[in-house]
Amino acid sequence: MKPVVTRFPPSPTGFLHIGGARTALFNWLYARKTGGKFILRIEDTDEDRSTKESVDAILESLEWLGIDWDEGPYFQTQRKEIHDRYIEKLVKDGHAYYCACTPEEVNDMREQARTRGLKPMYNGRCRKRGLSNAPGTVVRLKTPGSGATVVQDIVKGDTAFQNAEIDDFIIRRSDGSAMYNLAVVVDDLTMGVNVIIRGDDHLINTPKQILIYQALGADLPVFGHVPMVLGPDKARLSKRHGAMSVSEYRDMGYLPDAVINYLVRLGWSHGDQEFFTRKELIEKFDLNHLGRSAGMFDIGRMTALNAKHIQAKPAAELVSPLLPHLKTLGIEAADDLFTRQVVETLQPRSRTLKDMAAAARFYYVDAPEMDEKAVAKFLTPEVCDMLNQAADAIDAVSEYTQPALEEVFKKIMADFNLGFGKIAQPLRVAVTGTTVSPGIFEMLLVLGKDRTVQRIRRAARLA
RNA sequence: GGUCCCAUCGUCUAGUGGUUAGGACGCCGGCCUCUCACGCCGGUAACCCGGGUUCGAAUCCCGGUGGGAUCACCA
Repeated sequence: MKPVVTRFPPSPTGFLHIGGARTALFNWLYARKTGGKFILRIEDTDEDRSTKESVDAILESLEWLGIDWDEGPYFQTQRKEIHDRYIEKLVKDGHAYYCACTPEEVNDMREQARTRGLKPMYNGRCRKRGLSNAPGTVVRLKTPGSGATVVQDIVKGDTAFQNAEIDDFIIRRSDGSAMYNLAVVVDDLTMGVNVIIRGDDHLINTPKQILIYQALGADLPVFGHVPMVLGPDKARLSKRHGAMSVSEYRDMGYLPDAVINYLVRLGWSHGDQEFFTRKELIEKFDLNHLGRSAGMFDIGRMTALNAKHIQAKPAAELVSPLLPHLKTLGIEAADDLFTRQVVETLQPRSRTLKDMAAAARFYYVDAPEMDEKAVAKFLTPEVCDMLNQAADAIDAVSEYTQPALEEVFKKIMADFNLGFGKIAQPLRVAVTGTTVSPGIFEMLLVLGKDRTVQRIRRAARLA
């Protein structure tokens, strides 16, 4: 058994988007699962649109997702000599030829075919002219013209394309650069890529690529064309659907593990299982359970998964990814015990790290901002004495622990003849400024005795 | 328009000839409870349509409809 070699070949014309991340993921997972190799190759032959910034952004997003590569990044533009060598071999072997037809002439051919109700194609005029390489000529592949080329696809099954539908397409431009189909095949071939998982928008290119493999006398890789990711309007996901770059989700407070989990699950299944750790994904991913139909990107589902991943992780692992979100709110927190405890109290009630940062705010500010409605409702004159007594009693405990606090509250409940809820809620508002927070004990304990007492006294003055 | 792909609850999906069509997100109830969550329990909701094949089709075949992709000296 030859080891599996997969690859991800983004064009650096923008950020890494959700759809691209998903195909990268499928290839990466399969390589990792089988102990094979995963190659990163930048397809930058469209020099007008390719930018260095895009390359950097893509690499950064892949790294953030935890998708690492064993080889590369290779750059297609740096492989011109290799492409040339193969193109020349194709010409020498009679599988390709030089063509001097101008774009205008080819357009005319297409137009004529169209008016006669035929498929617009290049008519193969230069095929037998025996032209040699001259400025302005392109190289075309000699295609069969009859019969069929079958794509054996592991997700779509066998798909036959009539060769009569495929004209002698260009493999090298007049400026000497290789066309996409030639470049991919040569790169994949020379890099030893033997499993290709990509979007099904490439399915139609595949017969052309197979023709090149065959002309080169090479073995075919395994193809798997996965369906596209759709936006909420069921149209292919694009910029106008709003956020779709991986880095935006990072900024919105999603965990890489959650993004990965969601993306893989969108188009692949393992029975009824929804939640996967990264390790499980590598263990369980396979090519047999890739779905054939397009899936809609549903941020709600990803958010739900994110909440589960936040809950499942040890608090310590959440601290450093949380820090930037706190900083956005103007909070300079440190990766310390305090923040770890803050995180622990917020884990079950945060769907994103952004939510968590917002909910954590009261822990860090000197005086929490008091919500007017909460103050009006709970910090009434009647609770003033109760608050003062609570502050004094808490201040007086020798050990600031949950049992000690429970004792304090018990006494207050008896002294003022109030239920627990009647004292907890005013205290919550006193300490956090709002009616929503983690459990009263865990929160007070994390906040610390001094700040707790100080905040209750301040609230008593407001009451 | 030609070619190709696809079609199970609103969404993601399980299902490969015999199931009360299962799970998850969402939504709606309830329980738990110091708030909000978490968690737990229950409910809502689907096999695109029409023909076949078969004792029996969500599952197989054909046709339709709908959606998507692609038709470059872009990738």
